[in-house]
Amino acid sequence: MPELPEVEITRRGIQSALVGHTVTDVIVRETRLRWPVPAHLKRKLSGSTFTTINRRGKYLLLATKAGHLIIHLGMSGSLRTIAADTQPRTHDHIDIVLDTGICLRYHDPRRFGAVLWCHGDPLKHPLLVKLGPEPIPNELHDQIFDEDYLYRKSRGRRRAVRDFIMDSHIVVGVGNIYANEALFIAGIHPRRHAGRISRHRYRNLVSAIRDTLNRAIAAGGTTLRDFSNADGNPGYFQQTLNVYGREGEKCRQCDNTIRRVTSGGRSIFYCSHCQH
DNA sequence: CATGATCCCTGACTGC
DNA sequence: TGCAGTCAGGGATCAT
Repeated sequence: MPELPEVEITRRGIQSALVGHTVTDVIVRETRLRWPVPAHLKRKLSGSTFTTINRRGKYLLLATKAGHLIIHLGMSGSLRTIAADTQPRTHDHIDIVLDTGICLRYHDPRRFGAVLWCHGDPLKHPLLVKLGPEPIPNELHDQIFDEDYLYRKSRGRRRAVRDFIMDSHIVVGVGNIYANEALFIAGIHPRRHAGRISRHRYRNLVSAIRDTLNRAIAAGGTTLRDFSNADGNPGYFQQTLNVYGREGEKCRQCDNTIRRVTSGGRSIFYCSHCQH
């Protein structure tokens, strides 16, 4: 399930196949994604040349002079660059064919993702304009994400800190896997009220979030069910997960057993000895 | 405004 | 082997 590391790996993986190349065809086999795929996508994109491939949160922004293609992978989406004449498989919903004979192929079994077209500044798009700061350096956005920011934003909030750091208006890109992992590293109980955490502990949390995301990127991402990179290969970060998906297993730092509870329909994994 | 519930969808898994 | 039921999960949107 793509979180920021998986999206960043995808961005890096598709970049060289796209930049400087021109779209010769757009094939849409399924329009029913999170929002309908724009009917005019082929008309808008054909003949355009990709200039830059950026990321804002979990949104990929594929720039052309005519406008931006905004892609979100939802939770089962993936992009790969392959020969355009490769037989499409089930759930291969969209092909963006390039003058090189390579196509960018969008695959998404659960169809929670989105492929949109944006005319103006994509950062002003309704889906992107209210997003919080980037936890790791990003070309498009340099609002500071540090302990002072989290401390300030959290005062008076009674939300569980797990939900707080998963809120894209607070900080982008931290999904359930990495939220749980970062809270373990920081030694913070996932259900602690965000407003009852000290500045000092937010300092630890900020570095835990950064460290977790960076290590996941270095490992090629986390593949639990269906993530694969632009070449169709899985990531390996799941092998180093401390708590996520480890209910009933032994904590890697003490003799305790990892617990799982549910909150807001989403699992929380933690060690009650290491996290408070 | 802050927060929690709901909904979209399918593959994987469980139990019979 | 097959079938029905359950669950996960990003995140916008709705309800409170």
